[in-house]
Amino acid sequence: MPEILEAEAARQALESGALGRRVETVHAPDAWFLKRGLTPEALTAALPARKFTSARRRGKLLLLDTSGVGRSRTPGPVLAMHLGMSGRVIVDDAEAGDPLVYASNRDVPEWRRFGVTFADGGEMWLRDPRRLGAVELDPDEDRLGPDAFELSRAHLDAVLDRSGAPVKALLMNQSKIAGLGNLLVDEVLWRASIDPTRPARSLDRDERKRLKRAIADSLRILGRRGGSHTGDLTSVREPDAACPRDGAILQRRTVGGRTTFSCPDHQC
DNA sequence: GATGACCTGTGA
DNA sequence: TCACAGGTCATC
Repeated sequence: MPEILEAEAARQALESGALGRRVETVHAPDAWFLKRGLTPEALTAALPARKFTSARRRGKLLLLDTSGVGRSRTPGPVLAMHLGMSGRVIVDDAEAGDPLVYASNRDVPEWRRFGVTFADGGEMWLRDPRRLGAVELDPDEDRLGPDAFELSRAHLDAVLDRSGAPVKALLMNQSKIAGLGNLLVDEVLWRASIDPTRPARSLDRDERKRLKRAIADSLRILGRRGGSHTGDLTSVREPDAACPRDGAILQRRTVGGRTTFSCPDHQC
């Protein structure tokens, strides 16, 4: 997916488009898409007559709080949506965020894996060609670490100290820090001049400072530009591409199980 | 902590 | 036809 920046764009679309509208009908044609025991029947019992009251996000997980039914003050369940590798949120036929670079942007009806119709006639859908996204109710939000936008220096230090994994694998581990994916981590490490294979706990004070800075900078700058694929590095990632900083031919490896681009000259 | 599986579309 | 894809999970 959709990493944290695309999830945030989707959250904003939900916030401006889906709140305060009464759910009338649930569409869950793909039971495989529902996770942790959730069924279409349970969704149909849970959502109609409720309104979405807030659109939150933790890492890449989208969270919609729901109202009580009628005058009831007791809130309903939390609806969680994950975009997987190719998911997009659609509210009233408007698509959230930038087109996905590696995923199809066509709108094939069968790709609409989950949705609701509102009482006012509008709709909200999750479209996902590859079916790696997910819908669940009342997720355990604490299975995720702190959101990358809220990352503190102390937390970063703590997770680095506890791991001997390649720093790239650690940064992509959602239970440690939530939201960074393959592209963002490549961009972050490139900006911080750190080799992706470096054992996490081997980073010294200065490197940790650069890493923290690079995470904040990457989120801010790529967020403004329009997504994970708009980075200085991530916009050139292809075989034989040159480092945008010093011109060296980029190295292409598998680190943490994912294709990884880095500069052999300035990342060490 | 590393590996492979999951599912399906796209482009070479 | 094949390799590859920005994620996550179970398994060794």
